[in-house]
Amino acid sequence: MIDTKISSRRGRPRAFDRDEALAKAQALFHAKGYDALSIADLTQALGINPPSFYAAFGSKLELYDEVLRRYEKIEGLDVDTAMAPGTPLPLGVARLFRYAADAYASGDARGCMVIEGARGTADPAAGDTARARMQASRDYFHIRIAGLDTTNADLATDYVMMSLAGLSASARNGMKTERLRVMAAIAAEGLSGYLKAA
Amino acid sequence: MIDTKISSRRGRPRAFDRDEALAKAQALFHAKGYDALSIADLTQALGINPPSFYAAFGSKLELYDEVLRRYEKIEGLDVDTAMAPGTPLPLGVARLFRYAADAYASGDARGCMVIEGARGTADPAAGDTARARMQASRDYFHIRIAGLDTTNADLATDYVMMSLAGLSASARNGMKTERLRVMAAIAAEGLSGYLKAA
DNA sequence: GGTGTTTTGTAGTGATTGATACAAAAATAA
DNA sequence: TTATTTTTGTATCAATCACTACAAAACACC
Repeated sequence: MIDTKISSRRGRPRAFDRDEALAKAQALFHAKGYDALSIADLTQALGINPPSFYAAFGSKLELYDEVLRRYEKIEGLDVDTAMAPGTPLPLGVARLFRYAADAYASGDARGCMVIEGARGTADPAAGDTARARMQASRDYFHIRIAGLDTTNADLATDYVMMSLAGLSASARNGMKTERLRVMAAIAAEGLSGYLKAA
Repeated sequence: MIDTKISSRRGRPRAFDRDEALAKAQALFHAKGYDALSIADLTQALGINPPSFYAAFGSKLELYDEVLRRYEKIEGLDVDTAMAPGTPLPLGVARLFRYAADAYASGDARGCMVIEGARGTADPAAGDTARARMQASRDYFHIRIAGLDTTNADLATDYVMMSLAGLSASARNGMKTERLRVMAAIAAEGLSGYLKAA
């Protein structure tokens, strides 16, 4: 019948670990961005030749999409915890911003890979891919936010997306973790105060 | 003596208007970004050939720097008005964010050209140029902010830069003007509430 | 008119981009 | 062994990038 084995049995075996390569590619895309990372850079970093690269990943754009999804899964913000059922919306937002501050300021590649990738790129298709992932994240945020406060969900989601973009930009510009946490707290205070006043 | 006439008299006259070309280039760089805008795009849009382009502007990077400075001068936020002496800092910040919301959501090219250009580019030199302009803007913001509240100037400047990046990103993602104004108000409320609590 | 200066259009530079043609190599299956 | 399948390395491909060599053209000055 249909054989959907993940690793093909016949033929010459792959000389490198695909998951390892994916992890390395993720780090490189995050650090340098889609345009600034060439296939030559990638193949050299992975220690493979172009034909092996294309056989394993299809194209630069396909690899980018796969890497973005991997990033979401591994490094995505824990919205479920931040906005667990019963949490007041301002607290949930404050928690999420705090998570973002810590995540965006950590590691070698700073900022959010999806948000930064969704901005103007030389290759329009790459920007479209990143924006699609960002929209998917936004949709999930909206669901969780609506679970805490239905009436203000649209507004709060817009504000969350904007604030995460700001936090990501500041992180990328080298802001230290402690300071970024303060920024997160101030931004969260904004929505809290605004909703109280309304 | 030394002749520093702006327009050279001798020789074949330039067949195009340099200032007009500069304005067109600014619009194009703002809309497409440094990497996505090729010399071929530029020369075609300006109706000139590459030698005329390089004779007039030196290089793509020099034109970019000139365009960024022109953008600052023409479309820069009016910090002097927003933060006129005697203005309470929260009000000054609220005014500035309101200006930013209106400016970033207007015209064909949305968002702040300097902030968007300061992010990862394929050509590192272009990013450096934009970041230098952003730092210059930041320095000026800091002076004006310190004129209103010395003790909180550093913190407020960091928050202003982060919020402007967020507003720019949301504008670029298509947020409508009215909604962006609300975002600006919420972000300003954050700093106001934070400073009151301290 | 003649000379000097600058811009013009034509055509093309070398470098880099993402992506491949091809055949040898290395595995399984019969 | 022999056949089949897949990956490998070598050596490119055409397209695009920012940029320029060169000579004719178009001006000011004498």
